[in-house]
Amino acid sequence: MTTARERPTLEAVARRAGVSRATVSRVVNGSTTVAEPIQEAVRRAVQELGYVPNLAARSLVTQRTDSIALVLPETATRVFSDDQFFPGIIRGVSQELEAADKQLVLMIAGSAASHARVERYATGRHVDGVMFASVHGADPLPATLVRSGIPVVCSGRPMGQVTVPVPYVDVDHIGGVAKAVRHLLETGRRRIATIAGPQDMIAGIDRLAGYRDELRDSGRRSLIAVGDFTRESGGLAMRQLLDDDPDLDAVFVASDLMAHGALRTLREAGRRVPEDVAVVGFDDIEMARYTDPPLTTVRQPIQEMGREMTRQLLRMAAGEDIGHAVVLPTELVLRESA
Amino acid sequence: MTTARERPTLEAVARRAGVSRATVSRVVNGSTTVAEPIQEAVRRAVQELGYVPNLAARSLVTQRTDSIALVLPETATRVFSDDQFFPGIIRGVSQELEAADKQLVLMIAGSAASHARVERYATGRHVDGVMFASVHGADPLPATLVRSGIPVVCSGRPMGQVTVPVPYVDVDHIGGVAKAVRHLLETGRRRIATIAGPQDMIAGIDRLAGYRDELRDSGRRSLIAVGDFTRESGGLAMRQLLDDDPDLDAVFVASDLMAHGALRTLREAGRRVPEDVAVVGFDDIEMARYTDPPLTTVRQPIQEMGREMTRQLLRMAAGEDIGHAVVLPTELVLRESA
DNA sequence: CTGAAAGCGCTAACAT
DNA sequence: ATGTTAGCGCTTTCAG
Repeated sequence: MTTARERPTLEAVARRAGVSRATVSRVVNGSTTVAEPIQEAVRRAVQELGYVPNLAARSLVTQRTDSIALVLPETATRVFSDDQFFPGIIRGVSQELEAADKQLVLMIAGSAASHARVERYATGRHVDGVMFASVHGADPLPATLVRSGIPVVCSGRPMGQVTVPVPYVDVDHIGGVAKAVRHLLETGRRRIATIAGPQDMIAGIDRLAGYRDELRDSGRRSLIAVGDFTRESGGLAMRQLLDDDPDLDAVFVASDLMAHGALRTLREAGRRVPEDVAVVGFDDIEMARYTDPPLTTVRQPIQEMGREMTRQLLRMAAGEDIGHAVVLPTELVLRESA
Repeated sequence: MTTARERPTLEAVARRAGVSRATVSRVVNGSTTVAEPIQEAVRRAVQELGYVPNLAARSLVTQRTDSIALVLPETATRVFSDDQFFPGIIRGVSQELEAADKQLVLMIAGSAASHARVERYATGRHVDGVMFASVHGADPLPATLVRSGIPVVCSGRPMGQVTVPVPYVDVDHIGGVAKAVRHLLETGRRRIATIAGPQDMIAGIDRLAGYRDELRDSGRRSLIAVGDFTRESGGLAMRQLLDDDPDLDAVFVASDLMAHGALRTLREAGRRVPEDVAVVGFDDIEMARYTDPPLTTVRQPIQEMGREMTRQLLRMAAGEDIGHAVVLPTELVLRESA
């Protein structure tokens, strides 16, 4: 049933059209230097035979595949969690790749084995370049690929020692936090706490650093609890902060999901938001508009990050030398919670 | 910076190890017919040179790529909606592919352009086979690929005229609905309505057919409203059913998400569940356990569908002739709502 | 057990 | 404007 009947080759088409392989190749690849009647004949032969170019053969000589990998270094479960980070990146990447007529191949690589397989796949030149959507801790894969000469761009500044510089695109976490904390100060808050994210991710680290910097500059003490970006951890961290200092009147939370948990804890503790305690989140996820009260938060251009990352990669794949880091601006979105 | 220094070829390794290309190839591919000391020498040369096989060259001769595509014929937004269908399929597929040491490549193909690109990619033999996670309406792509001789399996019975049979794996929608409706009848319900899914998807069609069959067999009239599998449409459809027949005492809803919407409408209409109206859903999504009351629903083995689909595909890719359809059993999960 | 040689199907100089 | 030719890097008979 599925016994693929012999696939016709260029040779077959050439014979049928009464021309040479080279001419068929030219027509198939849209060269204009072929006489119209011959083009016509070739196209008919292609049609009749149902010819489709063998991409492996083409890649072998062109050294290109016209496809690009986007690696999601997470388990399927996390990729499909309600955080809209991955879809945002994918949309951005797709847009740019579509425009460049390249094929996007997604690779989920949550396990060590899949990590290894991705490495083989990429170093084997199955793709012209690799992008990483979020990088975990000090994942060595991006650097490994760079070293093997494959164009690589990460979304999110990679951590770990820089044996070889890995190009990346990130958002301005620190600037965003600065705006958030400054807003709290300017609206009269005196005792500003933070719920930080996990300290093995750059987003967690940078957002905490931004908070620390800003408070130090304004001569205030910091008050910190650490969560893991989940709603539950946000609630627990808020509880802890209230215990540590019942007089706090504001909290900057490093993710909207955690902020959601914190809002609930505050309500249970009888604090009014924003009257007693102001709350600012980070991410501007859809849900931030529907919390009670709606969440003031820092917006980051996720989709734009995907696009920018792709533009960089395409430039590299085209042999251009590119700068090694791009940082996109973040903005404070004011809503009722602060 | 990214100027890939010349990649070493088999030839280079062979020279360095003082053997022939053929021998290096044997070692690299794990042939056992090579003397141990030579294997050792070759491996060292590979190591020193940082040799990685060129996959395009290999594919050209072996006619295999050892990678398989899973096409998600949806926009990124829909792929990442809160329905856990796609992650389930992906997990199942990944498990089987991992075991077979094949690379999974995901392709999101929501637009016409991406559809075309996937076709080129697959017919160009960039992958050894293609799986479809859900098929829309009468999407011609699966059949097109089958016709071009590439192994294809769909999850969900494809619709449309069968010019060429496309292998598929599906769950027993009709049997599941039958169990649900029979349960309602056996617990004394007399006037059983349904909220159907969209009639351009096989899941929508089959689940409605199952309801109709079962009611006909028991000599009762059917009462139907149609939704689109979203929560909102479920609420609206329930409203409509109550208007059509205020005396209804049970409703079979073709998806849990719609059932969630229906529960809300029922509450607003002052009906108690299950006392006044029994509700049964379909899908057994996570959320079904947390509705008020928890939802009796039909469970379908999504992940198993992914696994089975993959097994089929691998068998086909290995040249075996396989049966053309597999249907997996569904089961009724009793909770408080019915 | 190892090597020589013949391609896999295509593109890209180089001729004509 | 078209054809001829020489590989791209690898696997795989077939001899030895």
